[in-house]
Order: sequence, then structure tokens, then C-alpha cells
Amino acid sequence: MATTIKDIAKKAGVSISTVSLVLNRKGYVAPKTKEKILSVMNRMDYKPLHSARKLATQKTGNIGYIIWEGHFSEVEMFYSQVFLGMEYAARKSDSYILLTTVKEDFDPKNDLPRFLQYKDVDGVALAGRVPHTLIEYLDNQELPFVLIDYELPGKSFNCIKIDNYNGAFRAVENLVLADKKYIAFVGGTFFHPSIKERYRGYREALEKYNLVNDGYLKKYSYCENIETSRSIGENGAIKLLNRHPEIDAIFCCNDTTAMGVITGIQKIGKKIPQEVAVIGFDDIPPAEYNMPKLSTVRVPKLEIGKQAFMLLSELINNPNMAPQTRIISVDLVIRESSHSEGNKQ
Amino acid sequence: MATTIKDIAKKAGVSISTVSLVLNRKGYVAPKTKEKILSVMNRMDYKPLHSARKLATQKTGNIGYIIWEGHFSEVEMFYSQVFLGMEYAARKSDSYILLTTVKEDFDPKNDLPRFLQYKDVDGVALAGRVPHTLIEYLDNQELPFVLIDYELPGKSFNCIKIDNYNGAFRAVENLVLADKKYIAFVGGTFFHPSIKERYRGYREALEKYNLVNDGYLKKYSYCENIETSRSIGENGAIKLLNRHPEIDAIFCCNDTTAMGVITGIQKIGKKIPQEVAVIGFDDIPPAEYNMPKLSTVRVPKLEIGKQAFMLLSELINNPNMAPQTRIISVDLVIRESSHSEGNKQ
DNA sequence: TTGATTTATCGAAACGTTTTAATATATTTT
DNA sequence: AAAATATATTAAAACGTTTCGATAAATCAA
Repeated sequence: MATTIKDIAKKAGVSISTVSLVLNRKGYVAPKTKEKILSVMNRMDYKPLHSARKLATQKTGNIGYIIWEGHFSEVEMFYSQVFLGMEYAARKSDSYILLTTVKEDFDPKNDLPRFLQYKDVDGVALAGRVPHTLIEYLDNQELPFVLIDYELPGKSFNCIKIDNYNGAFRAVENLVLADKKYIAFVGGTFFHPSIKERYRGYREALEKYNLVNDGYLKKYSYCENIETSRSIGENGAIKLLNRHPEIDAIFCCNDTTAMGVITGIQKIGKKIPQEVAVIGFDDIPPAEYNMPKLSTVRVPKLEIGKQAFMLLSELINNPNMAPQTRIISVDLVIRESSHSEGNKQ
Repeated sequence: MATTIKDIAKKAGVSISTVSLVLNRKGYVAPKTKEKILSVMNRMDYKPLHSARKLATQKTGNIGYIIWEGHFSEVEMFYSQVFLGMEYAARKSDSYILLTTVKEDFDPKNDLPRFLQYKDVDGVALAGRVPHTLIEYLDNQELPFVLIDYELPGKSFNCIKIDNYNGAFRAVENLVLADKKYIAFVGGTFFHPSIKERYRGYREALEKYNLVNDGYLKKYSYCENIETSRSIGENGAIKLLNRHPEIDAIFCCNDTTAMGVITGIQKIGKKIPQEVAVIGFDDIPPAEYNMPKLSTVRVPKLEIGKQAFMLLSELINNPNMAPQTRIISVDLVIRESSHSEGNKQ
């Protein structure tokens, strides 16, 4: 059917091996033979058959992308964007990203993604919070993997991290400079290390400006120890504002929560941002279309995907690399929800 | 390394061929040999190597999923959900879905997705509006493909269609029964056949109740011939309501537009749904979290993905099947944006 | 010049399956 | 009891590549 390496060899008057050598840029092959072969390949529109190549090399050319089911199926566009970033990067190296989801109550015995069961990937990217049993499984398998925006305390794995601390710090600092004095925090599960870091950024920014007095942090923080959602934001905003009407800004652990916070503030009837300013984190697409448009910390999602892919490629080619963490920096983007008069430009 | 069919054969005291036969449920093999082999397989945790199998069978076991770049990277969660539906279905048959995006100005000569260049898929699903040149290319390649929520006028391809007409009809009928008299339509490109159908449903529902008088349709329709977006909705609502203040309901070509329409209505200062009711189409996840919650026509996205996968599988196993269209039915879901008093339950 | 190295090419084995055709045995039909 | 058919097993070829080792020619060092 399709042209094979054999056809090329015959037409070019050389052996199969030689063709393979130019295909893989290996060994010695005379410039003019090489040229000849390349021209024949081009003329006959030759594409190596991946399955044959894979069989011979014992590599799959695939990378797995695993994400918690809720993260892909809900409003959350974050991890789809990261995925897209990986896909873009993968195009250049002719490999494929196989996406699959795992359930919350994942059990490695029964729910193992099929590309792991069948060893159809050379490496795996784990996006966001994933079951720890899965991480352990991969660690035991000696299959290269990277965590994206997640980590396990005490263990050192390959990681792509967001600069959560600085993002949060700058956001809160911006609120302070806009003359906000009572800045609350609304968030979800502290179990997630990224949220912990964002909280730390929040706290340290307040400390820098000496806003923190006794009980400040406790009074103005609202966290439910579950997956973040709009409803956490809405509940949090309503409870905090009723209890402490002096609150004039809310920094949220992410955009999803922030959009809920905005709903809550609107229900109470306060003006955004004049009475209460809001800043989120992530810059997911709906943030820009929210009413009012959401100020937030932009996380470069495509870039994260690209970096994950690159790190993974390095790991695959060099399995004994020491585990490393790469940190992706973020930018504050001010929109309507925190656009105070004094700060407008 | 991993156990191969050879190991199984040796341990079970049979030939490789016999093992292969039970693996593929083919030919004759004595019940007790079969049992023996299966037990050995189980004990040794044998998984056939996909690349070897693919090489031998000349099938890839992959299905491509192509989507316009803007549809995956923007707010639109619709096609990600359809993708997920395909992925779920694929799990059962041990195949993989390879997702890639194409640009608006796609050119088959240069931008062909790599899984098409390398013939790494047995079939392709095209999600939503995709470049016609791509459809033509696939048609020439004799590669099985299905269109999801799209069609080409005059051509009969394999299609998974949404019951757009009935969804729209029921939505508009519901508005009429809630005593709305001046029901507008806001939408995007008529170039998209689904939107055409939704408009037809709108029109015929109005006709059924004799609401359409001279100029009604022209007066109360706002369409920009570009990709749908929130801003089309916002602009449309503002223009229509300023020009025709009697409008008491707006049916939108999809949820994205509807959320824009809601923003527009809010800017003008009318109450939803008391003064102006809004119904969208699709039921994308943000619809439920919108303020007010958006009434809409629920399209079962996972089911669409599943049906696409199933149709594609049939096509792959039976290449001469006549092209067919499968229609997925939809449900009206009433939330706050059209929840008129008289209609509340 | 000789021997060592570098450059160039190729035959053949290997990767792990499926599948075809051959063979052998058991069962059924005549 | 012979012929025909169904059941059971297998050896070997095939799928399209990579890679190892052999071989030969060209270049270099002494």
C-alpha cells in the first residue's frame, strides 16, 4: 500500500539500513547518498510507519495526561488549556498526548488508565490534584512523570509549579496600595499545596504593610476544606461580609471561587470594586467575561503545558536525571473587579 | 522485560499461534487448552503489546478528534465534553482518542494534523465547524469520518446531529406559554447549519401560535454573521431592546450568546425574567452558575461523544456502510432566566 | 609503504504480534 | 468402512522498522 522504507531503498539503489540511518540521522552516510535518499523520500511522500518503529525501538512515542474527572468536566478550563499547551509542544516532536481522567475514589488495582496498563506511554503528566495512590504507582513503575501545579509534601518529584506565592503577594499588595485595609481571603481545600502558597503570599503581603493585628487572619479568612467552587465563594463572601462589614477587599484562591464571591457581594448589595474589591487567581477564560470583569493573576497555561512536555522529554531521554522543579512566573492583571479610582490608569 | 505471547505459550505448553487464537477469540481451540492459557495469562499479567499488534494487523487503534482551535481554547466547554464522551466510550474498546486542533485558515497542504500525515488513526471525528478543505481531504482519503453537530449542504456524510429544531421549538413554545408576546432571536453565523435549524424552530413555534405578523421576524432578529460570542449577545440585546422596547423575551442561538444577552439586558436595566426572559441552547457548565441561572436546552454532550465513537467504530469495521445521520434528542431546562411567575413550579 | 583509523554500506537478526496454510485427530455422514 | 467434515494445533511467513556486526573503501599517521 503505502510506500515503505524498502521502496525507498530500492528506488535509491541502497540498502534498507542506509535509508534507516538517514532517517534517524545516525552513523556515517555519504553526503550525496544522503541527498539522493532524501529526494526519493520526498518524491514518494514517505512517512515511516509508527507502529513498526515503535516495535523496533520499544518506545511508544506517547505521553499520558491524567486529570481528575471533575477538573475536566466542570467549568474549569484551566487544565484543558494546559493540555493544549502540551499538545502544541508534542506536535513538534511527532508524539501524541493521550488524555484520560481518573475518578476521585481511584483505586490503582481497578481503575488504572489503560495506557498505563498497556504501557502505551513513555511518560505521564499529572495535572493538578490527583490521587496519591496514582503517584505512588507511577513512582514504583519507574515511569517518568511530572506533577503539574501539585506536589507531595516531603517527597521530591519532578514538578512544574506556578509561582503562587509571588502572584498572591503582588495581588494583595496591589489591593493595599489601592488603600484597602480589611482584605479577606476566601478559598478551598488547604490540602492543595498551591492554595497554601497563595495564602502565604496573602499573609506576608499583609505583614509587610503592618496590617495584621491580633485575630486579623482568623477573622478575615474563610476556607472550606473541599474542592474549590463558586458556591464556596458565594457562601464565604456572604458570611464574611455579614459578620465583618468593614471588609473592603477579598482575595480569592482562584477565579472560580472569585466569581462566586462576586455573586455573593452582589447579593448583599455592595458595589464592586468601590466598596469591595475582588481579585482572583488563574485567569481562566470566563474571568474576562464576568460581570464585572475579574481582576486576577494570570497563569500562562499553554506555557505550563509546554514546560511539562519539555521536562518530560528530558526525563524520558535521560532517566537518571535528578528530580527537579520548574517554576512558572505569573502576572497580575487588573480588570474591573479591583479597579479602584485611585489606581485607574 | 514484560511477558510476551512467547512466555505464555511456553508456560502453557502450546504454540504461539494457539495463544494468539484465544487472544483474538478466533478459530478452534479446545476448551481446556483455552482455560489453561487464560489462567497462565492472568497469572503472568500478560498484556499484548499494542505496537506489535498494530504492525501485524495494519490498524492503528486510534481515532482522531479534530476541533477548531477557538472552540477548544475559548470559554466554550461544549466540545471538550463531547471529547470526554468519546474518551469514555474508547476505554471499553482499548483505543485512544487523539485530540488536535486546526486553525481557522487551515490549509491541507501544510497544516494537516500529524495523525493524518502519518496515518495514525483508523477514523476521525470532526467536532463542530471545521474547514471544508479538511472534510474534502478526508473524503478523498477514504478515511472514515463523522461530523459532529455540523453538515455540508448537499453532501451526505456521516453525522451526529443535535435535534436543534425541536429544542428551539420547545424553548420558544415555553416562552409563548409563559405569556411572552415579543420574542426576539439573537444569534451568530447562519453559515452554521445548527443555528439555521434553531432559527427554524424559533420561527415555526411563533407561527404555530400566530404571533408572526408582517415584519415580526425581521424586526426581532439580530444576527451577526461571525462566530458566536458573548459580545454578539450583548450588542444584540442592547440594540434590539433600545429599538423595540416591547420585546419581552429573547431566544438565543446558544448559551455563550445568551450570557452576553443577559449582560446586555442588565446594562439596560431591565429585570430578568420578569421584563425580559432569556433562553439559551447547549447547557454548557457556566449556564448553571450564571447570574441569573440560565434557562436553556440541554444537549447531552457525553452522549454525543459516545454516539460518534460508536458510529465511527461501525464505519471502521464496515467501510462500505451507507452514510447515515444519527440525531440526538435534547431537553428543555428552565432555570431563573425564564422562570416567569405563572410558570413556576 | 604499512598499519591504524575513519567513513560508508549492507546483511541479517530482532521487536511481538497475526494469519495462512498445513497437518492431525475426532466426529459425522454416506 | 470409507469419505467428508469439524475440531484442534502448529510452523512459518509477514508486518516495517532499528540496530548490531561485518566488510570494504578511503583517509590518516608513522
